Amino acid sequence: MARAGLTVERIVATAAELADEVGFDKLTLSAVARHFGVKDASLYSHVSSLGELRARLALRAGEEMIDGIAAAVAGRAGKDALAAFAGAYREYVLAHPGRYAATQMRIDDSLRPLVTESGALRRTAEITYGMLRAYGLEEPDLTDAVRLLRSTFHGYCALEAAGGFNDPRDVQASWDKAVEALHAALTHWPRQKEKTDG
Amino acid sequence: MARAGLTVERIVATAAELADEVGFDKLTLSAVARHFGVKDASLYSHVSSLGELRARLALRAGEEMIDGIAAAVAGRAGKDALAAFAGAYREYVLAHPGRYAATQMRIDDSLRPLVTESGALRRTAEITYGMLRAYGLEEPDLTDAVRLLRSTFHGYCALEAAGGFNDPRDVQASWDKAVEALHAALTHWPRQKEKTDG
DNA sequence: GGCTCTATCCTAGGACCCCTAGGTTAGGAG
DNA sequence: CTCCTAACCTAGGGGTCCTAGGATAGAGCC
Repeated sequence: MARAGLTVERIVATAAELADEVGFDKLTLSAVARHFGVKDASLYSHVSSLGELRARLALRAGEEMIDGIAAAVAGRAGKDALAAFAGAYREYVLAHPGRYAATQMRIDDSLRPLVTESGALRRTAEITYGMLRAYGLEEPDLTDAVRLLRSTFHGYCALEAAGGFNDPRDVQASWDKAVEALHAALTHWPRQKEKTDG
Repeated sequence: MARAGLTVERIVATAAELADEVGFDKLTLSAVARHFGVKDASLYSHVSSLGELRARLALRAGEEMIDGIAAAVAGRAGKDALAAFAGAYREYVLAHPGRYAATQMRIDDSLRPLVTESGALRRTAEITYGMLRAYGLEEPDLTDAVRLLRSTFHGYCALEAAGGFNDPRDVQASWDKAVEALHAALTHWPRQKEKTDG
């Protein structure tokens, strides 16, 4: 019988599509195997476990996502860059909810080589810190600001994807407002002021 | 043989403990049954499915959480209230990660009666909107602000719980700074300004 | 073309999970 | 003491992840 032509890349690719369709948490090796018309066990020649497949998917998605963000941010600075970053971020989440969910998974230490090989984490950090340069923050405020942005972006998209926003108020408009509010927070960043007591 | 004395309440309670130990997504009916020294099938007299158990856990956790937040916010206003809200929120997440994860699940429409019966959602909305009163926002900015706060709180705690913050910078300090930054965003809330173009 | 050899894909099966159908029995109501 | 309703059981089907070991397609070499 003809071979299915399995490859790590092809397996990850269809896993990505499946994750976007049914949700990352419901991504199953059996479903991937079915998609190729192959038995579950056959996948284990290419991927050592479901965990590894998920990790590979996570890294791949991370690369895709930061590519999009990098393209959007390129040549912009300040509020422009922030808005572009935010727009590209949410766009990716809405287009690829399953892959985005993958990017949030904790990757086992045994797969550390894979994550350093993929430069997604480093690139994401570079671009994020670079985008904040215009606001003139210094450490540790810079790290605090990065954490604030990541948190808000991730939280908003996660809640939206989970159907957490019931109010009829337009979700896109709220997002735009949130980005503006973050810009305001960054420009009025709370510096240490002299305490009035003691 | 002696009866185990199963009850919906007792089942949900041990499910909550298990979820905090092993993670909400790894919460299993079999594990709950084992904990009671009972067969899986025996639980189905009290709970119709794993999904229902998870939903009940979610609602219970939501009530616990908003109770803590309400107590912390009581009698405070403005920045004080915001800080108290944020503190109680993160405290609950750190103390009960599994239960908190439960509160983020999408509950099936068939269980709608359960969620309206539990007033957790309504109370949460009331307390959140009430806390923002001091900032003098009006709709739709009020809803936008609520969404911003929820997003940031949830995102930060989710990332922290997932081990997403690798930088040595103290996580508590970043959180405090984020809350201050949100306060700044709320006080400098972006109002609609007249456009300069057109 | 025929041969060899390896990666590819298979069958078989164990462990765990969710859930259903239907039987037994503990323990309260009368 | 009997009855009856739950509470809990056994038996079993279907799904998933994963391992061990066997068969073979198809590339490379003579």
